[in-house]
Amino acid sequence: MGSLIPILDLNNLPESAAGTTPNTTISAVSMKVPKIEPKLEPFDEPLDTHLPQLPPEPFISTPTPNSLTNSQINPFSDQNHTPVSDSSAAPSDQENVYSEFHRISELFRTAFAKGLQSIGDGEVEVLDPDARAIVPVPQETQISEAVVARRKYPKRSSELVRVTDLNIEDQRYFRDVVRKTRMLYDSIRILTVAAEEKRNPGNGKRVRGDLQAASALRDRGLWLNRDKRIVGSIPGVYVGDLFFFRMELCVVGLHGQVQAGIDYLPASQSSNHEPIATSIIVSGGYEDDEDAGDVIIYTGHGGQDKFNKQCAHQKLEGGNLALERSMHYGIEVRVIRGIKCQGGISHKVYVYDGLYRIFDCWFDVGKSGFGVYKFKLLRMEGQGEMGSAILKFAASLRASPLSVRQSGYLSLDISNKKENVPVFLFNDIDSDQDPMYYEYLAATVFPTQVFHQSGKGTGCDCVDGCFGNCFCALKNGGEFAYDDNGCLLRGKPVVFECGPFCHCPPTCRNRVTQKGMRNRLEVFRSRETGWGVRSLDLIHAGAFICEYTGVILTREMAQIFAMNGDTLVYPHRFSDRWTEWGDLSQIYPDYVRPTYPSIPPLDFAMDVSKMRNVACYMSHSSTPNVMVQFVLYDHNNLMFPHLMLFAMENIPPMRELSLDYGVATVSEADEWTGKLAICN
DNA sequence: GCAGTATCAACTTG
DNA sequence: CCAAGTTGATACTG
Repeated sequence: MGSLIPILDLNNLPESAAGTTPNTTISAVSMKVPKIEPKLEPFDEPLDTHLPQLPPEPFISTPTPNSLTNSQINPFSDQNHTPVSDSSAAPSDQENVYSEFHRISELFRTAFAKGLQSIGDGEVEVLDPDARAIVPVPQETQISEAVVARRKYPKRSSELVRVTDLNIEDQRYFRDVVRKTRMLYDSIRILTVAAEEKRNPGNGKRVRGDLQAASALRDRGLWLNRDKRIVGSIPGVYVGDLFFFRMELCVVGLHGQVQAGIDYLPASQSSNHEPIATSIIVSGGYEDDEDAGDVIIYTGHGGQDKFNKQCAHQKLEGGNLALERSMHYGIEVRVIRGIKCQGGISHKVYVYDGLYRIFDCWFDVGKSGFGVYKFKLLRMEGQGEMGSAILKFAASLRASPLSVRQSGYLSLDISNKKENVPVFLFNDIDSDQDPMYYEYLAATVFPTQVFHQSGKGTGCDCVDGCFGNCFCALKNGGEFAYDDNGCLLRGKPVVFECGPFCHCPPTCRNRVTQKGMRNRLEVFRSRETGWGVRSLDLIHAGAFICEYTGVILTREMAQIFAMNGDTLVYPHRFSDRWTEWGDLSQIYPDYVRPTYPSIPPLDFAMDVSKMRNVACYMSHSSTPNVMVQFVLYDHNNLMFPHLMLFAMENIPPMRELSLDYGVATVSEADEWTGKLAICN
C-alpha cells in the first residue's frame, strides 16, 4: 500500500516572485518511505497485537527502574556508547532519567494506540491524504485583535510532502521564485538599515534588518513553502547555497525555526501523532557535536542554560523525538551548516549541505556530565559537492593555490598587478590558453571627446567623506547608491559616484566601484561553457565585483572596426537586470522604481579584441547571478557610463558567475549591422 | 473537541 | 555578557 501524497499545489504558491506558473504539472510526490530495519534490540514485553507488523519498538515497554540494566536505560542501546548510569551522573539524576523514560514510554504507548493504524507492511504512510488537516475558516464572530493578527499569518501547514522529479522547466521556475524572494529579502534588509542610519546617524543601536525584512515579507504572505512541509530538498534551493541570516532560511522554507536547530512537524499535527524531523542546523553550539562532513554526530536540543552550557539532561521530546522518528522511518533531513566567518555582513554564514539520513541514535553522557541525545547522520549519495567543503577548499586555494592544485594554472595573475587582487587563469581540461594573449585592461578607455563633452566638472565639497545631503547625494536623487558595506541599495539607470571634482577623500563611501575589485576571481576552462569566471571568495548579494572593460567606440568608430571583423560588445543589449535589484513593488503596491537620473539609450560599442578584463569571460545566463549597473565617476557624460558588475545573489566560492547579455533582436541587429553593411 | 491564550524554549544578532 | 527580538510548539482554559 504505497502511499501517495498530493501534488505540490502550484496554484497555492505565493505570488511572491516569479512571473507565470509553469503550465506543466509537477510530478506527484510519493512519500514511500523505505523500511529500515531497526537496529535496536526489542524489549522482552511483546507488542500489542492490534498493531500489526509494527517494527519492534522499545518505547512501548515500561520497565521499572529496578529492573533496568544499563543497556535498557538507554532506549537506543549500543554497547559502544556510554550508558547514562555512568558514575559521572549523580544518583538522583539517574533516577530522573529512569522516570523520564517511564514517562516517555507511557507517552508512546498512548500515541501508538491512537494513531498508528496508518502504518502497515513496512511502507509508512506518513500522511493520510483524506485525514489531512483542513484548516477551517471560522465564522467571523467577536475576535480579539491578537487573533486577527495571528490569522493574517496562517500556521505552518501540517501536510508533509516530498517534491521529486522536477523537470528542467519547473526547476528553473522554482529557482527564479527563490531568487526573487531572496533579492527582495536582501533589498528590504539593506534598505531598512540604510533608512534607519539616515534617520538616526551614528546611533549605536542598530536596527535588525534581518528581522524587519522577514516580517515585511511575512505580512504580505511572501514566505515560501508554508503551505506544505517539505521533506527532502526545497525546490529552487541548491546544495551549496549561502545564507547570512536564520530568518532568511525561514523565509525560503529551508528551516523554519528562528533559533532552534531542529525543525520538525510536531506530533500534534502529524497524521500518526509522531513528530517528523525535516531539517537541522549544525552550528557548533553543542559541545558534543562531532562534524566530519559526510558523517555527523549531532546532539539533540535542550538542557542548556542561557550561556549555552549544558546544565540538565536532555529529554526525548520535541526535535529530539522527531529525529528519532525520522530515523525510524528512514526519512531524510536537510542539513544546514552554520560557519563562523570573519568580515562580511554577518559573523556567520549558513550553507545548505544537502540531505542526510539518520542511522543511529543513543543517549549518552555529554562532556558536561549531563545526558544528551546523539544522532549519527550520513550524507546521502548522488548530491552536489558539499557547500561547506567548497568553502574550505576555496580558503585553501586562497592561501596557497599551487600546493592545492599542482597543475592547471596558466597564470597566477593575468592582470599583472593591475587589479587590487590577483586574477587566476586555470585550465585543467585542454590546452587552450587564449586569455593569455590579451592585454589586461583594468579600466575602460573612453574616447577623449567624452571628457570634453561632459563640460565643467562638478563635485561635492565634503571634506571628511560624504554624508546625508551633499551635492553628490542629490545627484543620485537624494540618497547614496551604496550602504556602509559597499552594497548597491537598488538598481538605477545610472549611479553617480564622487569623482575628481569632489573634495572628499578616496575612502568616501560613494566611491565603491572606482576602488576596484575586492574578490579574487579565476578565469577557468569548462566543458560546458568554454571559458568562465568564478570567485575564490564568497560574494555578498549587492556587492560590486568588477567592471566590464573595453575600448569604447562611438558608432562611427564601431563601423570601421566591424569592417575588420573584430568582435564588438554592444552594451545597450545587456538586459536591464538592475530593475530587479531593490524592486519593492511587491511590498509597496505604489512603488515606482527609480527612473532618475535617466540616461539616453547607449549608443556605443566596446572593442575587446585586444584588451579586455575578467568580465569578458563571464558566461551568459537567463537566470544570472551578476548584473550590469551603469556608473559615472571620472566624467559626467551620460552617454558613456561605466559598465559595473554587481552580484544579484550571494555567490558561493567556485560557483560560476553569469551575466544576462540579452538577446539581440532583429531590429537591433539591423540597426547596427544593417548600417554597417551599408558602410561596407 | 476546539479555538483562543499564555508561556517558553531556541545552535540569533549586534 | 546581555538585551531585544521572533517564531513555533505546547500546555492550559473556557
